[in-house]
Amino acid sequence: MSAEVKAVTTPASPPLTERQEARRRRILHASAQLASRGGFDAVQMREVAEAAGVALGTLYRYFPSKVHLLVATMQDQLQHMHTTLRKRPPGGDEPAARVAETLMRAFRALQREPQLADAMVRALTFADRSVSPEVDTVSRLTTAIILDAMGLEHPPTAEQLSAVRVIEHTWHSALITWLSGRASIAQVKIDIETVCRLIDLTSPEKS
Amino acid sequence: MSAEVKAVTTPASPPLTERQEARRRRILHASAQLASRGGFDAVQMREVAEAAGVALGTLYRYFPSKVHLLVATMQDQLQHMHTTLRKRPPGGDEPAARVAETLMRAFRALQREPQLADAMVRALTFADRSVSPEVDTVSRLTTAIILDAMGLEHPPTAEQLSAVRVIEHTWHSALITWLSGRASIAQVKIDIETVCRLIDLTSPEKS
DNA sequence: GGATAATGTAGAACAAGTTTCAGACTTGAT
DNA sequence: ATCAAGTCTGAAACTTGTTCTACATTATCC
Repeated sequence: MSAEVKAVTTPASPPLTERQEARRRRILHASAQLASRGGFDAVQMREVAEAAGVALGTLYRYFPSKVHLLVATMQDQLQHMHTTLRKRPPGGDEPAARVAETLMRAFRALQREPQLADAMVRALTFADRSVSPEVDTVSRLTTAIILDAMGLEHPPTAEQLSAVRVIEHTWHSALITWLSGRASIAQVKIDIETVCRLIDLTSPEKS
Repeated sequence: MSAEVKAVTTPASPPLTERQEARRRRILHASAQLASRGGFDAVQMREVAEAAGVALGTLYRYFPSKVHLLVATMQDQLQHMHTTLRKRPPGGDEPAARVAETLMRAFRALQREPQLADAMVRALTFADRSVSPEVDTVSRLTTAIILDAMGLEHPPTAEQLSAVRVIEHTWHSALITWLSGRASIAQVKIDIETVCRLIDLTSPEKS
């Protein structure tokens, strides 16, 4: 089992009371719910507020914009996925195979809720600087998932981290092309497998 | 010089009259102008219409949404860039080096107009299915640029096309992380160089 | 337990993308 | 030259993200 993986969660601002935690949860739930139906456009702030039983102003106090809300929703979902994936680690022999398997597994999970995936990914790539911290958290979570799948003995080298970054890039972008109907699932699979070859290329074991 | 590269331009719907062509041009110019100032948010449809000397309804007849407009603006700019890049082809020995050089050159061009780049790229990744054809055109243009830089003797193999797809993914995504301030230029450079290694990996010459 | 600051509510108001519509202007065919 | 079809204009209306305001509720600290 790999070394690090500290709490990749939130940086814990002022601690929330129980009712506040509950509100936050209701909001995220409503957001995911609406997104699952109609994707990005269906997540309308007034509707989220109503479905969560919260005033519009309150919603904006918790999440300062629609994009913030959806990125937080993504954090939430990724957290789930991370723990789920950990339960059944990938079986391949090579790191590259394991990463590809893990990503395709994640991909199939998203396939089951394509509208939700659409909402989250669109928000993620549309996010501007004001959402950087939150997007960064998502990015760190994704990195953690990939590093986990690699199952390294030692901490990753700089080269390997570069490869992981590129894999993340490919993962996001491939997801987008699939979501907007410009690439088939088969195509995505090929792209993922292609980019995962970089892992072998940067593996120090071969020295 | 590589083989294909047909007109990667527009699929030429009903031909436009001269005045219409002029209007279209004025609109695209206004769009780029406004984008250069304030990025995505500064491209406001009413302002574009006014700056182009055209009624709002007309603007919407030419470009059915803000995203369509900005993606078309990107097509336009990419076209320029393609011809510019062709004038001074990259000098490296290996295809990977040439592609990396070309992309970094393109990158530096975008750096000079970061706001414009922001507007175009945000539109591109935010585009939903209704913009697929236009986004596809942009994608084909990018592919053409990369294949050009590779300077292949023979038509690319399926493997090479996969590599090019992954490079494109990385290029887009890296651009986004840079634009949203989450990655430095040095970081982007490393990512580009890393992904370009895939080219050597898929080169058939080594057989 | 009461003062007070923070948080939440309802609802109006504002901003920018998009739609609509009646009327004026172009264009192309006859 | 004229008529019909298609285009353009100007202005208003509509939608949805976001902000603001006045008031009610809750939390915190003494």
